[in-house]
Amino acid sequence: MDFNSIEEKWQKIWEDEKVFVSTDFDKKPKFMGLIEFPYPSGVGLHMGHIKAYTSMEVISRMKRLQGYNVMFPIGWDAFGLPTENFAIKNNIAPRIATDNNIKNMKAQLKRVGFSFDWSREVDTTDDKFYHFTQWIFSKMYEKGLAYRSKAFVNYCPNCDVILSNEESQGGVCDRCSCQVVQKEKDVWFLKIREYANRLLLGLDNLDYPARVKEEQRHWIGKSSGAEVNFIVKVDNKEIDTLKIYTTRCDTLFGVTFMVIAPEHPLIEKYKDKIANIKDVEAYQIKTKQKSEFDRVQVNKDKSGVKLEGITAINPLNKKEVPIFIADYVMMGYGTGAIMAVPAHDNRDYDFAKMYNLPIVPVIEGGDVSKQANTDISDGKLINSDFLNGLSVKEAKEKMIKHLVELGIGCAKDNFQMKDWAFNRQRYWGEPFPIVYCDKCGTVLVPEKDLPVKLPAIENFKPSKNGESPLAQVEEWVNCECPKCHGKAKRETDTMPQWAGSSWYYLRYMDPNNAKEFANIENLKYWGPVDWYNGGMEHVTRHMIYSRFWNMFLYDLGLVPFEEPYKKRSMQGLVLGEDGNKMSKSLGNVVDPMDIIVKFGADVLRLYTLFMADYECSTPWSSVNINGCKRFLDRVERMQDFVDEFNGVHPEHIADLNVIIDKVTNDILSLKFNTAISSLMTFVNKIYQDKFISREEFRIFLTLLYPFAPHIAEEINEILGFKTYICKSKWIDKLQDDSVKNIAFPVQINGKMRGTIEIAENSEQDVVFEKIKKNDKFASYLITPVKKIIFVKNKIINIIV
RNA sequence: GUAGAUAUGGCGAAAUUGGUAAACGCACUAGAUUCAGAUUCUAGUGGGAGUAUUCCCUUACAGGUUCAAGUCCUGCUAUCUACACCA
Repeated sequence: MDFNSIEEKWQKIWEDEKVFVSTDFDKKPKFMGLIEFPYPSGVGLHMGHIKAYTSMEVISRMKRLQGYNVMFPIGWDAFGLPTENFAIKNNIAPRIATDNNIKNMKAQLKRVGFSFDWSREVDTTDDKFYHFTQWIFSKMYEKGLAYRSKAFVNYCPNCDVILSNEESQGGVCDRCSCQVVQKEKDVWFLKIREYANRLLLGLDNLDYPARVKEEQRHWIGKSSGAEVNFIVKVDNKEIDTLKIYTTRCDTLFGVTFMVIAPEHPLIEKYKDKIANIKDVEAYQIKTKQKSEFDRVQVNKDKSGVKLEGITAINPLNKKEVPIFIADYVMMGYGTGAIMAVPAHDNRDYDFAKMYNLPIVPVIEGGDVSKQANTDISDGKLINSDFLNGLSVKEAKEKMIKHLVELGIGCAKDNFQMKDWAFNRQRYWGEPFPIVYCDKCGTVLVPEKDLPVKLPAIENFKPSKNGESPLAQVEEWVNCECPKCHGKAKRETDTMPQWAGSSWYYLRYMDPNNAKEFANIENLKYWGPVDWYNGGMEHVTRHMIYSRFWNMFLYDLGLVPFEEPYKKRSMQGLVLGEDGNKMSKSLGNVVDPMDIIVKFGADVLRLYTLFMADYECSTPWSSVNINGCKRFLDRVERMQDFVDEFNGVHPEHIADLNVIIDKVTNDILSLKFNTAISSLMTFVNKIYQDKFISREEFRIFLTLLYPFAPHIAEEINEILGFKTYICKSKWIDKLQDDSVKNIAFPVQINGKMRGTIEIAENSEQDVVFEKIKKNDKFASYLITPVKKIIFVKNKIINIIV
């Protein structure tokens, strides 16, 4: 069979008949299946796309036949650095490069035969789309959730450009390999931290795999503890306080020194009072030169400088302790200051040993002369005044109460998650709807002037001095202030790649709306997304960002559901044939388009699902794929066995029921491999029997259709059926009144001794009588029977 | 370092969740078809013993619970993934 012409033929029929176009407000139950929309790269589709999309493809095809109004949308996540770099390298405008790539990948996706609803296609770089990305940002700005502030960023002094964490891995610049330093810069932040607790709690009611929830929880990183104000003593006068954060306020009596981050404002404040300010400043400079990467290395040696002239006083026991600065304390977490309890913390312990500071155990157990006792989730308090003898839990509660009474502290939750740095010094991204006016300050571009269009420019290389290329486009930068109509300048940074993808699924629900990002009625009908399949790599950033945007829009009453995705699943990787990740440098990349040329789209789809459990990472095999090719050939030749029988042969009812059951259930639990293997078993059976009726064949083809739709439709037509499978109904289980015999396993003393043929649902007595009469088992039953374990339809175990 | 996951034939993998381990596919062997090869069809295929009905062993390794363990528990080894000075 010529798969090329067949696949082309049916792809055209499906498109002409608009089989995959979903209608708003249809009375049928809705199902929205979402896949992570692709980045249109010059390389085109890779195996990962095929695997990621084929699952939702199979589910969508089945759900349509099951009577659902299925939306399976597709679009392009097209802003971002790779396109910009490609454009710079090949000297082609990013707009044109993007359009070319989209055109190419669209043709490829269609060639695989994916049942996407192309009428809802979105493109994040289309101004009709980013109009509303900007609009949502405006709302965040209005609600105080977007703010601009100074922050330290990775900066390459050689290239004169700001780098993202991804671009500065290992503390080295991606392009020139020189040492990255920290530079203070104006940064736009989104206050995602304000949503941290809701993002955490929301997880409880979502149908995400456990490891996804685990990773998101870890990313949010909630910890419960307390803030405590220590007294700061300068020039022997108690004139200030230092706020610290601790999860272990029960250990307050074990504090022997304090550590603050090198950037802590206390230093600047008492600059003149610090005797060794030169050493301190030298240390600060050293810290700045370290990249974030270096600074968070666990096993590096502890270092720090003692502040001479400033000390802290423990508000509980009034003991005076020294203050250090050290880069193991981060300004960005907690209060940027900690109380050090060296007896029970490894970092503090190392530090105390190095600077010869006292170590006071406050929880019993361990030997602090040798190492820190960190096994302190339980235990009794010691050396701790009014806490002595209490358990850790009791001590924490009592201490917090005490702190509140004295007015020197309170309970406080902290989150690992940082606010979202939201600007990039790049061309190929959404411009901010922000202008700066000398008179009015930061001004939002009014709604009527949106979108702020990204201008076409000549030179889109990042500029020296770390500014976006847009800064060079004077006629765009200089504008009128919307407030005072005086001279103003536009924000020249653009939004990061994660912006458009934070709300694209909402746009699918109403893709052509020019007035608003989506109509609330459409959102009520389609939302939330019923099932979202994607990669593990997007579980933290993309998924959390979009949950955050969705919650924000929900709070404004613009989206009728708080959580965007009801259910999440993930595909395993398709590895190279050598078992490594597919990569250009290893030369182990398999191009799906080559497979289609050789085997056709049906075989490609079938094999990617058959090769292993969907969630496992498995190597590609150019040999094993032949099995799927052979299977489809055998299906085709099964036509030779078609007889004149009208209806379903009674002897095939049970076999058909097995595949109906298997395929229907396995698809919904992502067990495509076993669904396909059951279809193979059925075909093998027909080859044994050498007969099959047309009706049986059609049932089989309907079940095959989600996996290999082209060949299923073709054979269906050849068999003379007038209705396309794509317009047919899914198959329900057949009525089966026959009494079945089963091979019933028999164990003697827990050892398998064979099987016995019995009627299904036979009771213990009947089975045992039959076993006694059977020669094979009789010899084992000479000794008296002690006990019989019988599980209906499962097993019998006779103990003698 | 911390957390999580995984470990089954020559290979990719199944196992109704404690009930016939290795379904299905690949590879391989034999036979048929063919001038021949490819394709296709049929049979076989975890290891060991035996002419054979059959018996013994086998799910990384060592123990345990149970009538029954790939599945549960304890220990141990290896691999993978994510996070990482989290105060």
